[in-house]
Amino acid sequence: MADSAEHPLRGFDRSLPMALLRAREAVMKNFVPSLRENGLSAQQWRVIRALHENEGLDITELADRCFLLMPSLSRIIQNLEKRALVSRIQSSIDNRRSVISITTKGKVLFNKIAPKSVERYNLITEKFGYGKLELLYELL
Amino acid sequence: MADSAEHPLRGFDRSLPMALLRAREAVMKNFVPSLRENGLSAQQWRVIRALHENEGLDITELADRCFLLMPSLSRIIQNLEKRALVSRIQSSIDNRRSVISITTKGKVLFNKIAPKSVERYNLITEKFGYGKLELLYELL
DNA sequence: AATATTTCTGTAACATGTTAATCATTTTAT
DNA sequence: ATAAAATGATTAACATGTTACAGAAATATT
Repeated sequence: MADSAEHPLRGFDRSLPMALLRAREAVMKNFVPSLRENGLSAQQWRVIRALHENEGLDITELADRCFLLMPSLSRIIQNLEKRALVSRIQSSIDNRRSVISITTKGKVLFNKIAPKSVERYNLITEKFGYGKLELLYELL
Repeated sequence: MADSAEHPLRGFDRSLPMALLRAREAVMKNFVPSLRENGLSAQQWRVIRALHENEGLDITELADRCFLLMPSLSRIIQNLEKRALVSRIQSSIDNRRSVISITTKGKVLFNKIAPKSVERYNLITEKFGYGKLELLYELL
């Protein structure tokens, strides 16, 4: 059972990475379109959301919370900054550090999107089954 | 318990999409480096693998099995073609269709990578627990 | 204090994800 | 048979993933 011969490369459909990819795909399909209507990608939304929860984060912190790599985040922030959804301030204590905050315009957008997002999320939770969801979290 | 007020936007860490993303990340970390050593990305490997299992697939079929979107796959095939790992033949029945096959060089590379891949996969399966794995597949 | 090391951030270069548009080739409808 | 609709594949354009590298500023070493 532990020998390789039994699984000579498990079929795609049953491979763990594939399963996770598909699962994520399926979940995302519920969110992306409505975000898109508001001109945001899923990643941009994560950033907005993180900044709404916690104003004034440096970029490293933000990358951590949003699970984004620095280069991606760097570009995302530049994008959001151009659209005046977030603003950056050079830290006076540490000149390397940039502190990012959400702007009023950003908050307005957040408040426009958040309710629908919650609603959809609850729908999924319900459909998926709350128990299974908790189970999944535990597994991961 | 089912009302939105209880989950005013569930923290990042406990959001389903995030959990799946992290899970996939964690799993991938075990495969990507060894693939990279052989000059392949995870996606390119999927294509090679699919073609090894089943020679002669048209691009739509291939996209389906590898869970890749057509534009991505189109570029990937061009890349692999340049490296002579796969070859394409115009279908004589339907001139729109291209049939892709793995080359001898591609098979050699596959055979070089596959054993290690199986090994790693079994390690993960073991670590994760076979039962949990099966459970996960069912959930998804 | 001067140097070496680490830390925070950014850029470069390439591959992929994603939606929309395009083009050629069937297939269907009339 | 011809026009209209559907299909297979590609390209365009932009955002993101990913590794490697570079620069500036802080920290640690000596």
